[in-house]
Amino acid sequence: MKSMPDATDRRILRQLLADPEAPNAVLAGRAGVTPASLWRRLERMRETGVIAAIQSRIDWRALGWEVEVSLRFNLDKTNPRAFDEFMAAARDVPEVIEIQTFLGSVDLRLSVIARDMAHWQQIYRDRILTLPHVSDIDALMLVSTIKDSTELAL
Amino acid sequence: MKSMPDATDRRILRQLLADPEAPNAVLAGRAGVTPASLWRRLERMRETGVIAAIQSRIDWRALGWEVEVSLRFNLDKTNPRAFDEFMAAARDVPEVIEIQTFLGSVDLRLSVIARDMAHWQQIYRDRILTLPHVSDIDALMLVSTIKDSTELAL
DNA sequence: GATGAAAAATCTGTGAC
DNA sequence: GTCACAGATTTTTCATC
Repeated sequence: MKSMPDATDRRILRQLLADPEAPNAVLAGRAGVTPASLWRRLERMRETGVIAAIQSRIDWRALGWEVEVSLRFNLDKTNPRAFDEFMAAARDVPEVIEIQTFLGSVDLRLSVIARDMAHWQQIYRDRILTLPHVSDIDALMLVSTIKDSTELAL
Repeated sequence: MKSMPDATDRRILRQLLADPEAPNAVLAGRAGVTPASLWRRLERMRETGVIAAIQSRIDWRALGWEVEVSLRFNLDKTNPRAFDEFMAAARDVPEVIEIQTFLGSVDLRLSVIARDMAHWQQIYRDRILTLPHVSDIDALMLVSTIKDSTELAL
């Protein structure tokens, strides 16, 4: 393992998560390091992959995608290629915004967005039910998402 | 409804999602607007909530949190305060990094991270099984997450 | 109301110590 | 790790459509 983040790195990450848009100089002050030092540490964490990406989180509802559905799949375990073929097909559906794979009573979870219920029905019929090697599906309509635990004891 | 994003806004969003770290001047060029115009549109989309946040995505595994578990809950429907009390308790657990609520065969989903299996077991016993008003739990261990659909017809 | 050009304020990233 | 600085970037201003 290459250079786990130290206590200072974790302090920096905590500040970064708490206020991602703050300029480096402000973050440096809050984390108790100088801006140049902060910059080099951020750079190292980007290189080592600790900071995987900087991204904008879009509110699909504000953009007119009113429906988000969480779909849980089980696949046909008798076909060794089922998994790869399913993944390839699922990634081809533009409305699928997330794919997770699991160990447990469910194999995969997809997050799918749609403009409205009619659109959802169309996606479901034409793009979801046609995915290969599916043995079982369960759909949940997303009501709300709360993600805040950044207080995590980093 | 206040000012849905127009075609230009959507072009900007597409560029922003495709390359979140590009300077505004570059994004402006790609989206076919001037930097000043781009800036005003981004500002407006932040104000109206279309751009909900800019955030750093942290690789918990690179940080030494090796285990991520997706927990699905059903709550006791006979108690009208069950939902609020559950949410309040769940939010208090620092290792819970996401909470989603659903309409369907499952009421809630929590994402929980842990340093290793021993740590997971401890969290599960002390913080998860003690959550109030739970009628049913199912746990899935996350193997991988793929999120890329940004090609979405914005 | 929204735009573009350009100035002003601010920030980032680097080199020297 | 710190300090100082050049260059790049963001944000405001102002005239214009």
